[in-house]
Amino acid sequence: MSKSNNVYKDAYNRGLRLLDETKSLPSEPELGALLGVSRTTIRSILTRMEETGLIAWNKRSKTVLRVPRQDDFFPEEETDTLSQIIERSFMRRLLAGGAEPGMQINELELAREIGVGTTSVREFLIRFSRFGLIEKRRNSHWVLKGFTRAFALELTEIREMFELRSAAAFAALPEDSPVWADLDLLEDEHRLLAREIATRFNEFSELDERFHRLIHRASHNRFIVDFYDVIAMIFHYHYQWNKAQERERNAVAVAEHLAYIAALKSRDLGKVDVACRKHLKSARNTLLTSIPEGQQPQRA
Amino acid sequence: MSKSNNVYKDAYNRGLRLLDETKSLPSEPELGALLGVSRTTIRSILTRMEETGLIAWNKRSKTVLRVPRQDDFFPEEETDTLSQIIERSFMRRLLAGGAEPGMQINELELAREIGVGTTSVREFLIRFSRFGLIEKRRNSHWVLKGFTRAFALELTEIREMFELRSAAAFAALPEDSPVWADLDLLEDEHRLLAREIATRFNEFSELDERFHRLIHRASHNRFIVDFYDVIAMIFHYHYQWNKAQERERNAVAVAEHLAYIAALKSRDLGKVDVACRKHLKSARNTLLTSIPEGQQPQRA
DNA sequence: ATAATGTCTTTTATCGTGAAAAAACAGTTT
DNA sequence: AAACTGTTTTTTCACGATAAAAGACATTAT
Repeated sequence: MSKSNNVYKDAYNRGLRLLDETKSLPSEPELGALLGVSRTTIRSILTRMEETGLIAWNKRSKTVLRVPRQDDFFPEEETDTLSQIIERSFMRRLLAGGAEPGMQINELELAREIGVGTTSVREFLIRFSRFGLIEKRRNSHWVLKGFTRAFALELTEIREMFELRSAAAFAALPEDSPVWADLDLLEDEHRLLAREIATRFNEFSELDERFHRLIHRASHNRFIVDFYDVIAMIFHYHYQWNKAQERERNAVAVAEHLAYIAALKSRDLGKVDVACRKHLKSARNTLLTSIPEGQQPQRA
Repeated sequence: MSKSNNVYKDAYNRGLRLLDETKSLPSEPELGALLGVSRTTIRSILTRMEETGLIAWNKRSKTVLRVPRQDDFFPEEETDTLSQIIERSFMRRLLAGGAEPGMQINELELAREIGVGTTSVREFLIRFSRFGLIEKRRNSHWVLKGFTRAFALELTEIREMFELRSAAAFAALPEDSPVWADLDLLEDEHRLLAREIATRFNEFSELDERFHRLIHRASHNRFIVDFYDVIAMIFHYHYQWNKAQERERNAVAVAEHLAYIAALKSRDLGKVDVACRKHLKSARNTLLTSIPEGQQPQRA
């Protein structure tokens, strides 16, 4: 089993959804652009769609014969990337207790446990190392630094530095910059979510990420933009395990975002600074309260 | 050829230098700690030292029989890590012209050219990607972003942010912190170098790195500390290809460092800020002038 | 009893290999 | 001739295998 065909399966599933909407499919290159895969994969997809009687395919004509059923889809779990699978397993282990800082990480054991090759695990760990949670001992094992209070503080320190700067850059952007339209759209989505927060509160995390990424992008600095990956990753898992008062927390955050957006639109750097600081402070507190260990406030 | 024994060879070479100083070697675990390798490697080293008549080895007694000659050493190039080899090749290509931004990077071609497996190249590229010079297209090739003016500006922007903060943290460190002793030692080294700058100017880059790392460490923030790897990497190669006015530049930098050190010792945050800013500004200018393309000053 | 050495086991680093996916090339259709 | 389809080549991704290096265990010396 040298390489799974998850790219194909995932694109196939997404391709099925196109069948609902049209009577015939566009050209192969166009489909490729639409689904973000190569023509090779598109042709495999079309081949199968023909085999299962979903379409009639002859050169340029690709006529839809029937609407896809539930069992036409590949199972969700078969569409994941290997690195997603490894990341999930790894994070589960890391968060499911027993992961003390200082503990060593064994590539071989991880690979066996997840049922993948060691190369994939190695590559995952290398990629993952930039999040600052693990560290490599030269010619030897990885060491878990752990999701500690210190980690959260270091992370938020940088986040605040970067976001304050990005927000200031954002507010200074010229009137005709397209970001203002993006911001308006996000504002609308926030208002909508605020109105239905009681039921849709769990949709906040996705909106949160899009909003902050928009702001960070205004820095025009790849290191700042890339750093948001670290934050996004942490918050992604954080949202999954800390469900306490999720609704209230998110309601507050939405309100803070709206104030933050208003400040940005005012172009008043002072107001932006205040609104940004306020939101970041509560985000930090949320994160800090969700970290188990309640000891050591030692920081030089 | 599944794995080169460069760890052994490098440790062996370093081990030879110990023979100059003593009449008999310490215990195996002690040697391991000294050379930073496992006992397994130590034993291979001792075995060879015995074979080549350098020592007489019997259990605990390891008597030095003769002083090592030049041809006892393994050739330097055999002591490099694979990733060092790959990095050097890669950087040579990158800097030796013809590396336009947007150009795509081919793992297989790189691997063939360097004469290593693709896995090693892949791992190198993943590790290297955090420097912000290359970027991965999902399921496809890497793209060279290039060592451009924009890159240098983005890099220095973060550097300045981080170092100003670290320097302030440094100055605020308590009297009894061990860093003050480290700083004193570095100051001495700077004075010594300043006196002999005419001949030893090329020793500056190493001192520069140690000095800045000491300061960054005061931030107690892993992201700040780790970011210095990016700076160090860039400056490392920068020093190699831009030799114009190297002596003058380094003389100026040493003087700036001394002023910076004096400011830190004064604990006066205002002075620290001024000295730090001044030095970072000239470092930035040095870097910028060494970037080929003299066009596009467009930055939003 | 502690710390070394001798021996055996496990893990890491690296390669070659093969299937999935992308990309390039060649031939067709409108 | 521009854009498509058919076909072939190349590259990426992931695995298992193997030597180097680390680490663990057993034995011996001080």
